[in-house]
Amino acid sequence: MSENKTSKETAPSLTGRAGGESGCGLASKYSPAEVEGKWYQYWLDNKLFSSKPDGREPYTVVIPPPNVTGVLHMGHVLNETIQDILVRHARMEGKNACWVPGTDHASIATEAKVVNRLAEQGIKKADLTRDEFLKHAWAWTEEHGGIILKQLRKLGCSCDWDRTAFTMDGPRSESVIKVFVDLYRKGLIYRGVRMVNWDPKALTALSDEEVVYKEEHTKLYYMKYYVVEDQTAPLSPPEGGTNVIHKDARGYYAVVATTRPETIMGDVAMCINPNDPKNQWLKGRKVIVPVVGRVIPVIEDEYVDIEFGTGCLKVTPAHDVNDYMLGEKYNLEAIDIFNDDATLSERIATAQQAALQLTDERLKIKDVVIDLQKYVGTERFACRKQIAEDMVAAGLMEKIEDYDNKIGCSERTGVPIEPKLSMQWFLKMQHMADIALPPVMNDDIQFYPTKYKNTYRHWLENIKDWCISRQLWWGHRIPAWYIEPLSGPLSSSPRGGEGTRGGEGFPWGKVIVAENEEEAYKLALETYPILQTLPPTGGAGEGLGEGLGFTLRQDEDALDTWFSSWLWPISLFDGIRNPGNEEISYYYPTADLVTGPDIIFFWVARMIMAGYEYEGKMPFKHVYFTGIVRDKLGRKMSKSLGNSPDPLDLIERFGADGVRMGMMLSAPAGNDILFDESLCEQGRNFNNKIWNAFRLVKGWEVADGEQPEAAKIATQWFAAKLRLAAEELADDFSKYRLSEALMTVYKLFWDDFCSWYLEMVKPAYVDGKPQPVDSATYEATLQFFEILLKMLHPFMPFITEELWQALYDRKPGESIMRAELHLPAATDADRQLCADFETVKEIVTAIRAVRSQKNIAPKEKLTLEKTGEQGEGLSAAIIKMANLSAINVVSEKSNGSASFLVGTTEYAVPLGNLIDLDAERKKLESELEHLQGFLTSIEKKLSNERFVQNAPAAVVEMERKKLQDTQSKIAAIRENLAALKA
RNA sequence: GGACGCUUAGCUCAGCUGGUUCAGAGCGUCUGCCUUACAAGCAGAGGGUCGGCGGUUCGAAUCCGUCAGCGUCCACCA
Repeated sequence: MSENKTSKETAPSLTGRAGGESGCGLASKYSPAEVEGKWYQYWLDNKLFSSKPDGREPYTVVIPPPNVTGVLHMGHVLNETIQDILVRHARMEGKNACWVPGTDHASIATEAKVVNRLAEQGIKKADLTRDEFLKHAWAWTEEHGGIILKQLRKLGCSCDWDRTAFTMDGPRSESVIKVFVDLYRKGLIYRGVRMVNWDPKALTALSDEEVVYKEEHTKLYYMKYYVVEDQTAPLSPPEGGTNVIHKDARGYYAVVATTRPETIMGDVAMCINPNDPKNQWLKGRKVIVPVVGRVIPVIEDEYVDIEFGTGCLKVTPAHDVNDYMLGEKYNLEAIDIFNDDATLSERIATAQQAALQLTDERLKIKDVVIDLQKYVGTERFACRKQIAEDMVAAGLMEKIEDYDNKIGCSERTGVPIEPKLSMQWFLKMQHMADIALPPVMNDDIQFYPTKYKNTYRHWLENIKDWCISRQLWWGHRIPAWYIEPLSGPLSSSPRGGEGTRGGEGFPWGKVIVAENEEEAYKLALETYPILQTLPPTGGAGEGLGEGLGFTLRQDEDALDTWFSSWLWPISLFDGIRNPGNEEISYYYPTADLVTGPDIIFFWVARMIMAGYEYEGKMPFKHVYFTGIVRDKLGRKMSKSLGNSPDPLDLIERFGADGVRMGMMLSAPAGNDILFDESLCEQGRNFNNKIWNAFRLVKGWEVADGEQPEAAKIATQWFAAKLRLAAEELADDFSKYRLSEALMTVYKLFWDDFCSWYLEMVKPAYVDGKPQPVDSATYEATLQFFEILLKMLHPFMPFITEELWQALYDRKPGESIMRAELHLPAATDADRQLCADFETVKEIVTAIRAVRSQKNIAPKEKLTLEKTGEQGEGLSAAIIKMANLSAINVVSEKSNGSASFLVGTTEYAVPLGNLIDLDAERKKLESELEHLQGFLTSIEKKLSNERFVQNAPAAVVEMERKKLQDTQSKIAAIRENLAALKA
């Protein structure tokens, strides 16, 4: 805040005084920095953003909660500006606008940041208890949390800050837990061992949506799998035929192509397509996994692509989704070769030992075994390199080719994900898809742009269950408890599933899902009455379970962040914990959701699911998908490219209003934004234009007096123009075409108001002194200005408030924010007047063009001659704007004049000897040529019987009129030419 | 490999269900202006065979087919 100490009672005064310039003592340049902080504080002080349920129509927007530790970037600027425009617009329509702000705990991203920060301090997460770690995480959150919300204020966002929420605050957390329990009891949440996407860096499972595929140049390794020769029936592959047989000094072998040679340690079968002519000879055989030495069967399945590689597929059920399916189908063992961090596990060595014990001397002849112990503990990619080298050295590699591959990577940490078998919690999605698809397809919920309906439908029609558990601490801990004997945990593996060990008949390891531990104990006793027969322990320090003879151990996992986000529109109004309360009944469903298409699955779809599941209604009526903000070369903005400007820096240089406008100038819904600083410059320039128009008007001296004819025309015309523009604006808003809406007001203000209206009403100077303006004109101008400011306000809240406050005397606490904008509907007379005025503009422009061409100073008065019809009512405007001394209606125009046609009327500006006859003739000749061509095309059209017959009468009539007009224009030009030649 | 979208002026984009002189806007460019609101400005001007080809139609930037280029999303090809 600057020098002005603001209070609730009084509005701050106009900034920018004492410029020492002309006008009303205001500086000729607008300085946003002084203005913006002042008004934002005023809005806060007067609680102008706050909303409470009342009798008005609600207009609700919930912010897509940014990461709690995030900082403002250009994507936010786009997104939040759009929301603020919509909210401010709705507020000025008289709706009860409520924009709820908040932040997201972003479990995986935030946890990663905390882990990194701890690492810098030399602390390992593994050395901390859960509680200790959470303390650090909360400290971090409190330190960085909300920075981004502060930054939104700089942008002018009109959020109801009293409602600020956090996905991990009390009400939101309780809602999440309640929903989990509810869905579990409905049978929609289950726990099981599945192949999941494992992030070996974050050490957690991820949902399918959190995996992004990256194109990478890799290698395709062709490895030799020697065929086991049975002593009783030595291998003798058929000669010739279509089989492709490999043999070297060691014997016959099959070739398997893979991008991941290290996974051979988990190979349990080789698979061929039974219809593959190349590999018929392998049917029923066994082969030896190179390096490992394990003997594995050759199985047959049509899943295998005959065309790919050699048609031989190694099957590693523990490390590939498809192999997992094959494993299930053929009942194969899954050997997990990795530790959680994707280093090679001790298991590879033990498995090798076990395998080798089962094999016989024949293997030693093949001489393919390398002791796997050497790979234990190596990182997966190092291991890949090493094993490939070792295989080449041992003659086990047929060849290595370059290969382009798509690799699934963690969206957050960027590391390649590892498919991994793991015990996780899942939400059944079919039911959710069933309730979420129809409302979008039938437009109860509307998407802008509509093309995302396809994307949405495709995802829902191919929905898979949602893995909702994460092996993280930062988040909502899963409210599930495992029943254990008091003596201690029954299983050493936390992911090992429900145990079977323990006392007979006791439900050891069974899971209890409840909202809290106390409930869980109660439920455990109810569900398993046998627990009541346990001898009481009289134990000490067992907490809630004290004396019960068993204990409950809570699941270690946290929930996916999106499992809280999907409740956001409901949980913000406490609709989960307190269904049907006043707030949820009033504010829900929300009106508009503004977000990026990249989270259509993560968030939008799931909010729709939760909305119908818990409120029985859509969570929002419209979804506005923004594009991605790119630089002007079309590249994504990124830290590494350094092409991402700091929004706060931009705001400092161009003002928040300028930045908002710069953003919106190029932001049609759904299209990517090619952002360029020069757009903010344009925004700033526009601010300055508005500022200077204000200086002009406020600088006028007002006196009683007759309203000049030109001013009278101007006020009538501009009043009509405003009504038309308001309709256009409403139409743009209704279609969410905000860039167009902004452009509409931009042109209205700059072109129509400044360049035409103000120039027409501007008082003349006499003897170097400005004349006063008549009060009728002055009042009209102030009113117009106020309407324009209101139209501009959603886009540029600060400057409009500044000027609105200064335009008239305002009461304390008043604000343009709450000023409603209602204009009467435009009439046909308005339309006619505006059309007539377009003719005035054309005439004036033509005269100015003559000046420009002939180098006649604007000050020098000219006369205009008009042939034919009578003068129209708008002459005074033309005289003023073109600086004419008079418009003379003549039957014959003067010699030596520059002529032009507007419509079918001919005008001429007498120039005396300034006229260049030759040039004038040339101009006319070329115009004549053009018109004649045009005429021919019309004549052709009209002489086409089929056109006259088939085209609608109105179209034919239009053509006839065009024909007539063109003919009369041609006649006029011919006359002119003849006169010139004479 | 599927699906969808895009291609119009130097740049970014409007052009809805085919028909008002429909080829537009903003920015940029060029020319002339420090004209007493604004040079962050004023006045004027130039600029496109609407990606290529074919079709439907009296009539196509607009509808259909096809090709090319670009983009996005989805998909288990090792």
